[in-house]
Amino acid sequence: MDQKQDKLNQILEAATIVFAESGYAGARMDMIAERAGVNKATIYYNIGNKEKLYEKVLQSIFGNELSNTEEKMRSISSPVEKLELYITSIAEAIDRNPAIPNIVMWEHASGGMSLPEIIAQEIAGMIENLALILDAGEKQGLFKKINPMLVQFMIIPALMFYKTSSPIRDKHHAFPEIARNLPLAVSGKFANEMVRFILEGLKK
Amino acid sequence: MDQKQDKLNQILEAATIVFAESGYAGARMDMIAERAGVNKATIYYNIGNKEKLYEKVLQSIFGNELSNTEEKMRSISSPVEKLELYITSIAEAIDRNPAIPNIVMWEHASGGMSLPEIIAQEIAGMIENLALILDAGEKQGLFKKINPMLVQFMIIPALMFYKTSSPIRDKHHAFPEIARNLPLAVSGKFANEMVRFILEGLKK
Amino acid sequence: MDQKQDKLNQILEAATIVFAESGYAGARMDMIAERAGVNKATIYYNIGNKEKLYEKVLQSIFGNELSNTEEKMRSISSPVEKLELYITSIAEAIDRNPAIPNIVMWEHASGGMSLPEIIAQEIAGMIENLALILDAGEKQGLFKKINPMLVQFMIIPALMFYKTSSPIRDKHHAFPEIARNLPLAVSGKFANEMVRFILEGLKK
Amino acid sequence: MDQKQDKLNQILEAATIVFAESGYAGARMDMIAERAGVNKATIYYNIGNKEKLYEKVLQSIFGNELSNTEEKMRSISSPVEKLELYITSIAEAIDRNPAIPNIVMWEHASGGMSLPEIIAQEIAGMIENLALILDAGEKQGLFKKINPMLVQFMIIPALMFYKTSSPIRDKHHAFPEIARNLPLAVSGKFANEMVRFILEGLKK
DNA sequence: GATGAATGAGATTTCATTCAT
DNA sequence: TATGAATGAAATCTCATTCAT
Repeated sequence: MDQKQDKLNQILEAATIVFAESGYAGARMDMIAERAGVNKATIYYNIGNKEKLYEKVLQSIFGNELSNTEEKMRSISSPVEKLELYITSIAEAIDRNPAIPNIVMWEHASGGMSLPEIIAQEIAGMIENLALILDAGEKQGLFKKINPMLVQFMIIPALMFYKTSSPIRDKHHAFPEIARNLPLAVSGKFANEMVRFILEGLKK
Repeated sequence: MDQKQDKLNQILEAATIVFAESGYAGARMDMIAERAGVNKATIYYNIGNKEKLYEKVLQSIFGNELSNTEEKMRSISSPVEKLELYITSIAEAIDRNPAIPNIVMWEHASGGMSLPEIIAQEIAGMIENLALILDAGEKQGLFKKINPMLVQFMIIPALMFYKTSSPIRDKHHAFPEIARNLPLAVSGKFANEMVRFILEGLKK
Repeated sequence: MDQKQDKLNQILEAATIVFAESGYAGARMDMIAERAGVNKATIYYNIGNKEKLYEKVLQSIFGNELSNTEEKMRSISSPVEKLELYITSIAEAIDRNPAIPNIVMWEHASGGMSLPEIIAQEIAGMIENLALILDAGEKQGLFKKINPMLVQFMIIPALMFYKTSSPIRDKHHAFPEIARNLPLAVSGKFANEMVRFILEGLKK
Repeated sequence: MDQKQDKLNQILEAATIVFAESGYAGARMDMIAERAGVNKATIYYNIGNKEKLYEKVLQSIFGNELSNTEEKMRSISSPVEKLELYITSIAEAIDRNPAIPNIVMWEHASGGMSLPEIIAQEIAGMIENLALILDAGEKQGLFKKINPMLVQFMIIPALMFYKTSSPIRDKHHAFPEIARNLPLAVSGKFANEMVRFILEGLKK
């Protein structure tokens, strides 16, 4: 039983990496099997087909990594601190699971047609969460009135591009010094600077 | 002569759309040929192979659409106005050529290994441009000191995600009202709000 | 296990025939698959690609058929008998595997650029073998001094052309009676006549 | 008019080289056109198609180079000298037009199905010619009785393999010294040695 | 349950030939 | 007459999936 779960996890981990690297269309079942150290037919036996495997990958990523952000925020009341936590905890999730930004990019690039409803709900929850924070801040006279979607679009895409642009920035010598060799982790300096900048912009 | 250029453009346009929709791995030469209204072999006759076609698409997009931003800015001296123009002209380029954000996402998702040096230089130029604007604003006592990469990451990814997330947001009913049915154009209300927010955050 | 070897052999046999009939450029993977009674993809699964398949054919032909000539000669000491065996055993190998002369011709016609080193060694071994026989005969006062390459060039090409010219000679009515309807086997009358003629020419 | 003939000759020469190098199936109309310095469509306009072009190449080679051997022999009466001339003039023809052995090999390898009747007659004529020489020699008590096909097979294939094996012998280091770096011309030392050896074998 | 082998459908690419000027 | 451009047919090769054990 445990062994079976192990094998399933191996497959899922391998699939996550390969899908993150190559996207759905570019991923090869061969690569996944090899990386997982199992026979290709084993994947079909255990999971079904490429599409189902991809869905499982999406679920494991979004279900496990991003969903617990909300919980952490319950204990905090200050909108400023909540916003800070919102940004840093997303940054940390991304650092913890570097497949997230890649998969999100693949999904966005492809129009997100394979995004399961359950994951859409996850993301929708994040938006609502942020909207509540901003609303509370406004009501407490801390923040000015702002379109939550603008803030959302300035936080999450920035964190993700920071990560996915890393190989591009490092590879090409054309990039200026400030763009090259940035820290790999987005949850450190970069996320903190972002927190400060956004709070500044929100300040009444 | 002109007719040949026409056919090349047809191919390039069709390829741009298909690559934007499906990415490199997912794009089918068949689709591109059909969309361009030419025989598949005509593509091979004119371009060579899939890889070269993709490169040409990248070049046409980045070379034509994004590169002329810089010129527009020459006549303006105020850093505030320059920053405003920076954001709005990128937003307009994206609206004009909706393939841009998709292709950028595909490239980022895949690690950008097929990004030609020429295009890297284009992007590098944009970063340097923004850095100069921010530096000038700082020296004139208008802006506070800020990491230009942070600002860069809060502008361009936001504009692009705004566009690419559109089908995802509209498709899933889970998304809250504020996320659904946003205007298609990013260069209107959204870009203006962004300009205001960023200037606010930069203000000394 | 055995069955896999069987299928490999089927593929190899079919490929040998098709390559012998049509050469590398003219051979069609379709034909080979059909002749072998397997799916085309099976060839790619087992072998890799056309080039590798061709190499394997070359190796099987030269490694299996021609290489054992040398062994047979060990037990014989007389240079005359050795030379006789040299000629007749090559003739027999050619009769046994009629693909040999065709493939040799294709290779010679194309400049032999795809001939693997291993096979070149095989052929080189045959030349050295003949040179030793002639040298021994000379030292024993039986043969006159002769350029071994001349003898080599008068034996092997003759045996091979005998076989490959058969369809040409039989097809065209222009050919004189002595050229038409020669026995199919080269290892019978023809090889014996050759043995006699060459020994005559070598006799001191 | 002359210019047209020039262009036709260019095409024919280029085609001869390419067919000699790559065979019928391996030859590419593109290569031929490029080598001839004309547009591909020009070949089709002037000649028709690949098959007709190949036929013209065969005709030019066999009609021009090999056919005049016979004439040269008329003035000579001695069978010994005639045989010598037979061998050396074929060797010279081969040296003069190095495409001959390659094309002959391609034809033999493929079963010679595209060999036009006219060329078969040419070859048949050579066989009859040799048979007459041997017969005369026998009747004059100079040669022993011999199968003319045996002699034919020991002359022409040897001369041709000498040429076509050259790149193979030189490329592979496995070949013994005596096989490497033989003179390029077959009409010198090698043809003379052959003449001597064959006359020796024929001597009564 | 697990896997090496096999494959059908379809992808990219090639090439002799034709078209339009 | 000549040619740059275009193409239909067919070639090689790939890949998600299934089969047989």
